[in-house]
This record gives sequence, C-alpha cells and structure tokens, in this order.
Amino acid sequence: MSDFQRARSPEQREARRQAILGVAEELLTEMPVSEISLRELARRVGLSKTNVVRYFETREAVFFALLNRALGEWLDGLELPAGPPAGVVEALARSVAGRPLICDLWSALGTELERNISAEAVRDFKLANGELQARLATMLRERIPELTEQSARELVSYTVLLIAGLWPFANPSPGVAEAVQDPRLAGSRVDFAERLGRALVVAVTGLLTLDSAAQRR
Amino acid sequence: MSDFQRARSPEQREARRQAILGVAEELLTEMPVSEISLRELARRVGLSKTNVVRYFETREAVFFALLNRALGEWLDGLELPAGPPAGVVEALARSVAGRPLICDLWSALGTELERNISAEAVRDFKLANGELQARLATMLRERIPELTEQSARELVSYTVLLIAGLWPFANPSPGVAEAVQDPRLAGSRVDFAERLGRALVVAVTGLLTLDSAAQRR
DNA sequence: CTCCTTAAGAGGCCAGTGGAATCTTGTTAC
DNA sequence: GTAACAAGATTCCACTGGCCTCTTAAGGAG
Repeated sequence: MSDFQRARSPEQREARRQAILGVAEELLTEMPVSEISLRELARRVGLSKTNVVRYFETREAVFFALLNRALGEWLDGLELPAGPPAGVVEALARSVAGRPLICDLWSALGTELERNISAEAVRDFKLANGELQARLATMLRERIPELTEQSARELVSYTVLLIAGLWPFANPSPGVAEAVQDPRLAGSRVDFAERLGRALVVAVTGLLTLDSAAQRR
Repeated sequence: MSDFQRARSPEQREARRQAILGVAEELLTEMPVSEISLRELARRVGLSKTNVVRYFETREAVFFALLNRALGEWLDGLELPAGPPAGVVEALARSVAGRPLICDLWSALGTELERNISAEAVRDFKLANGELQARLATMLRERIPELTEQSARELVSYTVLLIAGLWPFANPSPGVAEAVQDPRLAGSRVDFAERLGRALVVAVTGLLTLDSAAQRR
C-alpha cells in the first residue's frame, strides 16, 4: 500500500482514487465487469468496502470514471492513417479493438452500468463522453474530408453502437464459448476487430453515398 | 391458477411452462429484465422459486425461451412493404420497435443473459435464432432483390447489433432519464424507431454500394 | 510535547439475490 | 386402499451492494 495509512490531503485522496481505478483496471483484465464485486475490488485495493464507496459513490461509478480515463488516454494516442475511407475506419476498428477495457466498459454502459447511479454522475459522464466523441469526429473528418460534420458524428455514434452490440458476442462466457464450438454455429464465432472494421466500412460507404446523393439533388 | 394443483402429464407441464413465460412477458412490460428476480417471477406465477427452476434450468433460461417465442411470433406476422430499399428497412425498424419485448431481451442477450446458462441451452437457442435470422434475411431479399445473399445476412446481423446497442439508451433508467433532461445532452435523447431506421438505411445503402462496386470490377 | 478534533478507516448488519438440498403431499397406477 | 413417484413448498447457503456504528490515525493549537 501507500506510505500513509490515512489519506488526509487532497493529493492523498486523489492517490487513493487512482489506486482504486488501477486495481479495477487490473481486475478487468481477469474478468468481465459484471463479475467484479465491490468486496473483491476493496480487498485487492487493501481497503474495506465502505471506503471504496467513500471515494466513488457506487460500484458503478468506479467503472464510469475508469471508462472516461481510458477513453481520454486512447484518443490522446490515436493516430488515423491517411488514405481511402475504408482504410481509415478499419484502422479505427483495430485501434479500439486493442483496448479491451474500453470495449468491455462501453458495452456494459447501457445495460449494467447506467443503473444505480445518481443523475449528477451520469450527467458528468455523458458531458465528458460527448466531448470525447466530438474529438473523434473531428479526427475522422481530417482523414475523410468528404464527410459532412453531421455524418462524422453519426459515424462515431455507429462506432459506439457497434462496439456495444458486437463485443459481448466476441467475448462470450465459458459456457457460450463451448456451445459455439458446434460446427453448425461456426457463423457465431466472431473476430471482433474484423467484424467491427467491416461494419464501419459499410457505414462510412453508406454515409458517403447518401451525402453525395443529397448534394446532387 | 390452473384447474390442477400438480402438473403430471406432459400437457400440464407444458401449460406450466407457458404460464411462466406469460408472467415473465407481463413483468417485462413493467420493468427491465435485469430487475426481474426469480422470487418475484415465482410469486406472480403462484409457484415457489424451486419449481420455476424445475421448468427452466435457470432464471436466464426463462428469458431465452421467451425471446425465441416472441421472435417467432413477430416474424410470422411481419410484412415488409414493396418499394425502395430505404422504405423496406425503415418499415423493418418500425416493426421491431413495436416489440419492446424483443428489443429488451435482445439487448440483454450478450451482457446479462448469456451468463449462467448451460452450453446445451445456449446451443439450442443459437441454432433456433440462426434459423429465425435466416428467415428474416430471405424476407429482405424478396423486397430488395439487389441484395446478395451474403449482404442480406449481414444486414440482419447489423439489425440485431444496432438493436442491442441502441435500445438501452432509448430506455434509460429513471436516474439516467433525469440526467438527460439537461439541455446540453439533448443529443443523447433517442427516438429508437427513428434512429434504428436511419442506421439501417445507412447500412443497406453501404451494402448495395459495395456490392455494385464489386460487381463492376 | 500534549491534547482535542476530525474524518479515514474497519466491522457488522441488513435486505436482497439465485438456486441446491431437503422435506411434504397431490396424483395416479395397481 | 395403498404404495410409489414426482410436483410442490421450506429451509438454508453463499453471495451481493452499501448503510450504520465504532475506532483510531493524523494534524493543528496551545
């Protein structure tokens, strides 16, 4: 643990918060978010449950904070290649697929996380998230100038939706993974990066086609 | 309840199963699947928990069975209009949006339901589900003959993915709904049928564009 | 250096969960 | 009428998130 027993100063409190987020991140590499209990999280941090809740109002709030942190870091390091639109969005898909933490948390957002949390916390998260999505839309328009601003935002929202829909099936629970071994279910086995890339190519193609059709009219 | 106290014959057992599914369906109109506990379900059926588990191996298995039943019924009654591809997929979106049960369960599939269930049950479900998706793909090709078989299947899978990704945000928990009242979050308020329809138009446009480009080559 | 305040920490408790094990008793076949 | 069987209820278990209560480390005042 740390060199202090009790966090009194704001810096020490922030250190505790970051320690909790760090452990949560570690646990997420071992199990899906739904299986991480407050008890286990607290045990690994070396605190009691009560004190984890002191720093984050609920279990869910921990994962919200973690997602925002991870998203920011990802976008900071994201570099999209120049080239045809398909190549750009495929690179985007590969990049986000390399961040399982983001995919896992994003797919759990609507169904698991956005319960049991105060309206204020949701508002803060969504505002920050909206800004991050806007950043991504801007980056996409730099590489795909034909995209209208509206279409770029739409493309970002499809990216999020597709991650949320696709990720759980690409990372099935053990029982499901066993079932999918059945040869008749070969089509259910999913390569996440590839499928996401393909879907985004379809989306960007559709958006560009619709945009240019609207322009001709 | 029924006119018998104990279900002895296969017919009576089937009647119990259907009664359980019926109550589950009723409960789903009142609350999301994540909030329906085995206790409450059993109480409303008029059985003890143990006996619900007798008929469905786990809580999750109830919802699996319900989804398959609802999907079959929906497809039986589904009529897609003739006309341009956009109109066809928009009709599809409106139709499925009119079945909140399907949307709710489909969006819970990967994250909540496909845990805690035997490999056999998953296999059965996925096989039946695959057939239902194939049926839908066939119906789409009848109305959009330009679609290749492969693209029709892809379009169906996008439909499922988009439902799963979009539905939770269109049906937020009370706390989230309150947060989204904030004027800065106006973009987060989602009209499900409309957004799904738009996304499917983008998808089908993209698929058709890519198909015809491949054909020209 | 001592004392006093304060809030970070721990522990126990509570109502809830899914479901296995065990016990009771309708129902039916003989 | 009775015995066997399985449909039902009861009880219990390990677990969850998190609130309430109590202890005590830490730091400032004198």
